[in-house]
This record gives sequence, structure tokens and C-alpha cells, in this order.
Amino acid sequence: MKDTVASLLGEALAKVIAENGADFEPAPIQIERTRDPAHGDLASNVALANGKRLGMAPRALAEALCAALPANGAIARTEIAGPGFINFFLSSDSQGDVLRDVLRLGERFGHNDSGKGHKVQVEFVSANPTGPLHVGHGRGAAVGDSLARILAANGWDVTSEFYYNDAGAQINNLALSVQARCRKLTPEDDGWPEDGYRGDYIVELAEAYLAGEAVQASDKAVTASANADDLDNIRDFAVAWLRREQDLDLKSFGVSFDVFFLESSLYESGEVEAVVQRLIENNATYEKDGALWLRTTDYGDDKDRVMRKQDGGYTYFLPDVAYHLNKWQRGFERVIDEQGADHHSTVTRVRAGLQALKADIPEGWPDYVLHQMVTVMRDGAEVKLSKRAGSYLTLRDLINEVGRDATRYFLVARSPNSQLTFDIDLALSQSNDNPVYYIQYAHARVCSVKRRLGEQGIKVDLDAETVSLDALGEPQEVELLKQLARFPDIVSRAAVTAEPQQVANYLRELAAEFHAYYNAHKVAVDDEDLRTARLALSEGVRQVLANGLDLLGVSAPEAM
RNA sequence: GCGCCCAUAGCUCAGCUGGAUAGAGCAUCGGCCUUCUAAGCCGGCGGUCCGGGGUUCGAAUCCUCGUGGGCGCGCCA
Repeated sequence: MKDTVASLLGEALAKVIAENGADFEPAPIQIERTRDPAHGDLASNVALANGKRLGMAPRALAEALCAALPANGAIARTEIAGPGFINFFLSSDSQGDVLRDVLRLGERFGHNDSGKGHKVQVEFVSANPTGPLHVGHGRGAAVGDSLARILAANGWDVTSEFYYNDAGAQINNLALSVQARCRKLTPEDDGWPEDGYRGDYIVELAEAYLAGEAVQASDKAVTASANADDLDNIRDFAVAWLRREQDLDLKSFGVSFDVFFLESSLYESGEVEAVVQRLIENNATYEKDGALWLRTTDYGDDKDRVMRKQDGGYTYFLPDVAYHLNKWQRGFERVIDEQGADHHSTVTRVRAGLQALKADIPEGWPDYVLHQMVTVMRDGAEVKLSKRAGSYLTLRDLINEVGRDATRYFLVARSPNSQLTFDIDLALSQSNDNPVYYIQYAHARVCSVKRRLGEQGIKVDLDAETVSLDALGEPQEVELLKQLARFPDIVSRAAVTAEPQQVANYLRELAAEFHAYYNAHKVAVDDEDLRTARLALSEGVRQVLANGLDLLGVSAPEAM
């Protein structure tokens, strides 16, 4: 509808420009939905934006444009308002068409094919298997998974990926910690590894190992030899065991991955070494102090970075560059890396490394979505997370306490750029102040109405093409239709800007309008035409709520 | 010191990419359940949109300089 009005207005503008003998490239036509119904359904600022260049007062130009506007059945009338806005009042038929679209398209309403099946990868969580997932990982999981769902709804071919390191110093540290525990040591004892891990899970891990357990994770299977001297076996077992724990948490969170990618595979395949050679050949490196440096300052970094250490090992960012080259070579037109903001310095470095490869990778590639810290509140006080003591609130604890839906909603409903306070008491409260129940309740209410009507033998499955919507005329009904019409824009914009919180905010507004409508007007009235029309509207709201909640990975219950 | 993020009602946050009179919830005060789910609705109170400049017909929104808070500045990952 917006597009239709925009093109009509474009025609009118071209005509007026020609009539005035002017010749310039007009400012792009902007059409927006109005906030105030008194301003019509759609409004445009073209007259304000172009008045000066045409030498016309904005209101005069607006009048000329309205006169030059081609006739169209969808537009009932236009008005000129304020400093020169053109307000469009749409015909009731064209508003009802939106509802027909919802009913006809069902769970596909709001989806589009702007991604054209092109490949996009969303990498998120990517936690190294050295401990349980915590709340920060939860934020990454909620945001990343929603992004993947939103991109898929926009017609992209989405791959969700989890990258981790199953070798290296931290994993070795993990293995040594488990080994120490197998030998009955505790973190307080002298023989405990320096900077060893000390959570309760180390105890569980050691017990499972000594019991000779067989572990099956989504991407690994290992059987413990129960031999406390076999560090290699302990390492493999510990990684598989923790990966399995992560799998369980992610599954209960409704999050799944298409690919688990191992950092070690980049060494085994020679891709890391190839990247080093290529950077040297491109004269992007130099030797200093016995180390090999990359000139990242050539690409906006504030200092050059060591890529090969004095001891001959590589720093972490080299496999990162190799990993991203690998992504590029897999044909991902768009890559979104979702990470904690404490890793933000990696952004410049990885992009610099990719540019230095001279592999025709676009400068701003890949995209990053960095989420800020999460603090958890309970009983009005912050829940302190102490990694050193090994005591911290895990994602599993949170899901067990407040449930999957509330946890996901709260973690995805804020801009990732803002710090997030997760209030456990709020997430648990079953009331108005808890948006997730508020939205789900609106959905359940419609289901309840349909159930009741069905019990009375009234037909509740409506035909999108033939159902009569003429009886809809209450201001709240018109507002709800307009609200439904926004959903496709929201889905589209959420994908372009990589902001899943837009879906969450929209759903809250839609639910609020529906609750108000529900309290003011009854669906199950005797007048059949009115009842059917209101049922159709309610069903449309239910469908959009369900579609939106699905994009957030939150369930849409039929009863509460 | 340098870089990134944030700042809107007492509190938690929206504000649809620069539009018309800045909006919700909580808290507080007052109403609505013999009628489709009160996990709901209606109304009252509540604002220096952190501050100063600038761009613009128009700024909470863009630019700039500050202030305050968070995070990061390893040959750790």
C-alpha cells in the first residue's frame, strides 16, 4: 500500500516539476504511517522536502500535488495539514485487504523473499567448552537464534553456526583440572593447577570420567578410559561432556545449530598456515622482537598486532582470520557474528586481516552484533557472578527458574547495544508488568473465543476471500487493521538492521491494542455479520502474534 | 590517555531511521468481574528527552564539544 501511494505521488511530483519548467532530481518520496488517526492512514512530507527547490510554499506545492495525483480506488481522499503534509485516507476496502492477506497466508504472513535465497550465516554462542553456559551466552543465543529466524523469514538461506576451540591452553587447563580432581585434589590443595577451573561441574566431570561413562554430544562421542594418567583421554572426554551439557541447555532454550566448527580444524587443514603465507606474500607483515607482526594499522587499527609469537605459536586472531576466510569461501554473502561486546576489539582486527589478504572481500564484511553485559537482579539485589570462585548463575538455572519463554523474551527484547538488567522477580511475575505473558495472554484469549464459539456450533474457520468485513468500523478495529499492516515492515526492518527487539516491541503494542479492543467490544455477539467480522479480526491478530512470537523463539499458548 | 556502547517520567523501557501535541508498564491515586480468560481494561498524577553549540522548513533522533556510567585496550582467548 505504501509503495502504491509512493509511486502515485512520484508521478504527481514529476508532473508538477515539468509544469513548472523545473529540472532537478527530487528528494526521494517518503511515506509513513501516521500516529494520529486524525492525520489519515498514511502521510508524506514530499511537499516540505521539495518546496524550497521548486520555489513554492510547501502548502501550495502540496495542493498542486494533490491535484495532479492520479485517481486510485485505494485512496478515499487526501488532506493537506500542518506546514504542508499530505495525509492520505485509505478506503475501507484496502484496509480490509490486509486482514484477508493474514488469513490467506497464515504463518507465512509477514514473510518476504527479499533475501532471494542468498546465503547468510549467523554465528553465535561460540562458547569454548570449559564450563557451563552463563547468562551472557543466553543473551547471545536468544539474539542470534532470533536473527536466524528473522533472516529466514526474509527469504535468506540461513546457516547457524557455533565455533569453538577444543585444543589450546584453556582446554589443557580444563583437562589438568579434571585430572587433579580424579586424583582427589581440591582447588585449595597445593597440587591444583594454577588458574585451574574450580566449579562443581569439575567434580561431576571427574566422577563421570572415573566411572568410564560414554558421552554423546551433537558433534562428538567419547568413552572415558577411567585412567587418571591419560590426559589426552581426559581432555577429549571433558570437551565432549561439556559440549553435551551445552547441547542440553541450548535444546531446552529452543536453539539449534546447523554447523559446529572447530578451531583445530583450521590448523589440521593447513588454512591457518596458508593465511600466514598469503599475508607475508602481500607484504602485510614484518618481523620485530622475534615475532611476526601484521600491519593492521594500514586498515584502521590503532597499533599493529603480533600474529606469530616469539615461541612460534600463533595468536588467537590468526585462526579467526582463517576462519572468516573460510566463511567467505563457503559463499556467505552476509555473515553476522553475534558476540559479547567485551570482544569488540576483535572486529577491527579480523576485518583488517581479511583486507590484508586481498581476497576481494568487502571492507565492512562481516557484520557484527555485539551485545552488552547482562546483570541479574533478584529480590532487588544484584546476583554476583564470580567466575574465579566457580560460582555463577548458569543459563540452565535461569531457564529452570523462570522458564524458556520469559528468559528468551527478556534477553531479546532490548537493543543488544544496551546493557541489560535481567530482573528475575519481574520475569516470574504473571501480570501486566511482564510483557511475555501479556503477549501470550492476548493470543490465548483469541483461542478461547474461538473455542467457545466452536462449542456453540458456530463456524470459526473463515474463508479469507469470501468473509465479509464490512461490519468492521469501530475506531479500535480500524487501528488494529493498521497495526496488522505494519508487521511485514517490522519483519523486513528487523532483518536489515539486525535488530530482533523490533519484533518484540511491536508485539507488545499489538497485544495492548487487542486487549483494549477485547475489553471494549465483544466478539460473540448475536449479529452474525458483526460476529464473523470481529472473529476474522481477532484471528488475524492471533495469527500475527503467533508469527511474531515464533521469530523470537517464544511459544504461543492456546490457553493460559 | 585511546577505542566501542549507553543516557528519555521516581523505576524499567518504547519512540517506526528527521516530522505534527514525546509514549507504555511499574510505583502512586481512583474506577471496571451474574456478559467471549481480571495474566485484562478505563481514568488521574508524573518530562530541562544528560548539558552547550551546530545542520535543517522541522532535532529525543544527524554532526560537534563536554559530563556521567559500562566494556575493552597482552607475544591471553
